[in-house]
Amino acid sequence: MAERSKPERRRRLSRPVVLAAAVALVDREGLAALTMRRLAADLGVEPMALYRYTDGKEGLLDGLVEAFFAEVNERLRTSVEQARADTASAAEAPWRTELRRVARAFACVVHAHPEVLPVVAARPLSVPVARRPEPWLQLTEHVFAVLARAGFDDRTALAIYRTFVSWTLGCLLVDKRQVVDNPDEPDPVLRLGLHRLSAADYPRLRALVPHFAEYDDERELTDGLDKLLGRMPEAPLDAFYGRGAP
Amino acid sequence: MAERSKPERRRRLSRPVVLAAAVALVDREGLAALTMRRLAADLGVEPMALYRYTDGKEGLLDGLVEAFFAEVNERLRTSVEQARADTASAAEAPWRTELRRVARAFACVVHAHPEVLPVVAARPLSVPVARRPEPWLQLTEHVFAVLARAGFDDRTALAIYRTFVSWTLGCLLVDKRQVVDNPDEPDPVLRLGLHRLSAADYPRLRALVPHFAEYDDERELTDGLDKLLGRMPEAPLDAFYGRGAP
DNA sequence: CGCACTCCGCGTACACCGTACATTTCATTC
DNA sequence: GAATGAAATGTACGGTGTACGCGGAGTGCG
Repeated sequence: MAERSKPERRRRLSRPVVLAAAVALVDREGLAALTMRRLAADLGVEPMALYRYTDGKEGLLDGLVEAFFAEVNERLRTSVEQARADTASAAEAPWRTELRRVARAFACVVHAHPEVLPVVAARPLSVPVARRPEPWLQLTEHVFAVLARAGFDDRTALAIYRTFVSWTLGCLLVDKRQVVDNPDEPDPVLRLGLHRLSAADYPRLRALVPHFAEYDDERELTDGLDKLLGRMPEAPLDAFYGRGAP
Repeated sequence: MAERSKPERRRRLSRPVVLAAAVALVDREGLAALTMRRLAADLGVEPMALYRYTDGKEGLLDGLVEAFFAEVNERLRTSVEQARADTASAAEAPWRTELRRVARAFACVVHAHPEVLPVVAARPLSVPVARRPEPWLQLTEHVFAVLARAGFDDRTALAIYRTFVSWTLGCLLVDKRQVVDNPDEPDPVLRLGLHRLSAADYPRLRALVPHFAEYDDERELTDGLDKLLGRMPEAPLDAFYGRGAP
């Protein structure tokens, strides 16, 4: 009788459907709104139904990461990068263009789903490599394959990979930091909450906060990558890694 | 009568005491164990007592960040950096040595409290600059002061700051990622969980995972910083920032 | 010395969360 | 059409964050 509520997406769940709904929910209402019960309601289903596809809440978070990297891979597969005068010179090493493509795809997906960034950044801190979601494994494998094809030995490839991930992740994390305090406020001072910052204690901060968001994030991302990786020759380079690694 | 339980830290709470207990708890049992009730129990107190000092669970997380950066500042204040042949040449610009000091102090505290790293990395995504904990504001103000003293104009200082934070944060986030699957397992293959990785689909990954943890993180951190900031002259440099920023 | 006032910690209560388990419903196949 | 197995349900329990009202200890004043 009381069957017509409203979301009423009819029968047959599946893991992709559940994950897509989860991502949509997080996009729409933030990470805190992601609840077994809430997600189930969105799918027109009882909470326990989800457990067949997600292995609990923890597993659902891993599912978010999975969906995220699946989207990165997808974008990578379908994107035809338009030639850019400033980035892709004719004679550039292919591994470097490819790394840039990956970084851009990653950034793109982050901009599409900024609310899942904290999960993407933090989850690997607690789930070991071998248990990472398949799309993550695929992407990583892909990067290593590209580097191997470019002739880098294992240690150098690893160093490049780490540098690449560190920078990309760090950039996006900083890019997405909150600067505005009260978005609806017309007065810029109040909007940024500068009245909370004593002019005596934080003069520089007060002066600079208004400009925190003024920059070209994509440019910063790729420029930094070039600085970090640009001077590396194609052949193994001893100077690149430290004394480390037995 | 039933008063002698065991934690029994007697009377008079205070914000620092609560925060210290929170950090200790997180260090000892992980972020998931940080619960109002659990923390209260550790302090020998009823849960609601905490609300006078922390403004709820959310505020408690901000408190973690506060304690974290307080420790960074403390370490920065008391640390006498031993001279290092490889890093601090006699004629180096003071702002660069100082930035390195900050990065090292930050890394140090992360190593001391790895479990709070996710919070430190993710919290700024949801709390606006003006509401960040005081120690964070102080540290940031300090960095900007150093850069201003070095003669950088606002835009350049901002660019350096962002680059600095991105790299430092990214490096540590990558450094602390989990690679081992089952620490108690003697067989390396099982310990790393490589049996989960199909040799057909992930050949490179299988070969490289065992070396994921073999590197000198501090070296990587400072070397990368030098690469990112090293080529920057003391005077404002147009090539450094993109077209951005009106 | 007594009194009032303030602050601090306590206890109750409630809504909501994740999820174990047993049950019912449904789609499919004989 | 009956049987069978997977899929979704319903119930129930322990744990979580926290609003609210209370009591009691500490401090300042008269």
